[in-house]
Amino acid sequence: MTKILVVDDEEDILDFLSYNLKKEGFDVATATNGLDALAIAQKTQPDLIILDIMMPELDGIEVCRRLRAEPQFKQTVITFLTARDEDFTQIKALDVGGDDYITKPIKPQLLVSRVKALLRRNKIEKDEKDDIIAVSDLKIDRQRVQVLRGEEIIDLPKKEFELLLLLVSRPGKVFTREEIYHKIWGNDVIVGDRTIDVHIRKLREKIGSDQIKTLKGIGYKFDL
Amino acid sequence: MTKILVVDDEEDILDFLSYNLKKEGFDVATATNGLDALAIAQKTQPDLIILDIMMPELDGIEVCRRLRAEPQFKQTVITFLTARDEDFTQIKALDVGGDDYITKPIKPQLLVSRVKALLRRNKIEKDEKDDIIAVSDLKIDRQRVQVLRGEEIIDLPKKEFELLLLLVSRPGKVFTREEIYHKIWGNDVIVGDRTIDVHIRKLREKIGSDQIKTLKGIGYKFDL
DNA sequence: ATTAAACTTTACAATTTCTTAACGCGCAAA
DNA sequence: TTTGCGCGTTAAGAAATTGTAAAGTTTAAT
Repeated sequence: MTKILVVDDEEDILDFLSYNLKKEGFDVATATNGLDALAIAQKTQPDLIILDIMMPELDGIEVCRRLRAEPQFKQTVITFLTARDEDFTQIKALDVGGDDYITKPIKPQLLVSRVKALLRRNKIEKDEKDDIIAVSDLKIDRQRVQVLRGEEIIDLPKKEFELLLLLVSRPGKVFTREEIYHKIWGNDVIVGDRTIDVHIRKLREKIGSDQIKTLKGIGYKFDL
Repeated sequence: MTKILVVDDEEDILDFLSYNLKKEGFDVATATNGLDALAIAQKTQPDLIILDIMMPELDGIEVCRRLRAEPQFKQTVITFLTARDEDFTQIKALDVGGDDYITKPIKPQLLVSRVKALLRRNKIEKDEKDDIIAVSDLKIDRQRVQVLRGEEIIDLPKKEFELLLLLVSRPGKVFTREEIYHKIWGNDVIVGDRTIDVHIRKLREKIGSDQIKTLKGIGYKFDL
């Protein structure tokens, strides 16, 4: 169930938002000021927070800044509510880590579609993270064409990346030279004997040599 | 009703995919070879096409290329299916205009969520044209066709704006040149080799060159 | 119609990536 | 021990790809 926290100091707006979101099946919590908002966010861990900017005590911008300062709210979607045409505020809102802003007056239909869009976008980002191949201490990101070892980003040139991807696609399997040629260069391209070795060497240099093993006279394999 | 066309020459895989997608409420059509696929796609006008790459006669890559050549399939989501140890074809898949890439063996859960994610993404691109995208220090305002860095307004010409928007739509993802052509110029327009570079160059000149990275032989990506 | 802006092409420079080639090492068979 | 084979290593330069400036072309606006 998707949890949404709505924060606004005006009761009627709060009710209006809350009603429309609940009607769509969301689990809605509310707060009427900035401090409450922080406390309730801590307690309920919402997926999305709708923050009015103009509030007494702690304004929405400040609430957002404080939330973003804590790691557990890094992924939370935060969207602001603001009166129409306050360009300057909008910019500021995004500066403190807001994902979107909605201008008042709010049409229910727009609100709901905007909220859904934001949640979708967030979910997609999560889905895309699943597309990363993880082997031993390496994470291979095909979409980004890069390899991660811990926090370290390792950029590989095309051929090296393809080679690594091939070896890693079946950890432990031995790939013969023929097989590697066939799959990476294709049947028609002819390259010299040492070409693969050189690429293997560079890979070892960059990702560590323990993982890629040579089986003399047979081929190479990636071990975990 | 969302229509999906599944194409694979192995009957059991076809059944497996078809079963799992139908269970989720999709309207599924099938084809067992490339030529059939083209014919059925014409007839049923599916929203999404799942294409096995390895097929006799006409392989998935070629089917995709031909589909993309026709305007009515420009918006259709196309995703490839491939065995794990053929991962290296990924770049090729993107080149011919594929939207995603699913590797066998396929887990039903993953398949379904991936398919839904793709459809969502497609839908978002259609009906989410009115919000501001914030990435790193940039705010990109679609309706005003302008970019903000802090308080500074950066006006971009149309092509440059489209290019930036494309790269930023999925930060970190690598877009191949072919993909950029497809999405910005369309399949029928032919422009010279250096055209993209020039636009990239101008973008870098205006928004700073650190963000847009070149991956030689692959494409460009927007990082951070 | 004139001008300016946007877009594309051209020609070449710069850069990165890939491949080659020469040599060394180790191991196993002769 | 010697020989031969296969692989590792290195550096150089080939090949491929991209960057850049400037000139041409199209498009839009006044």
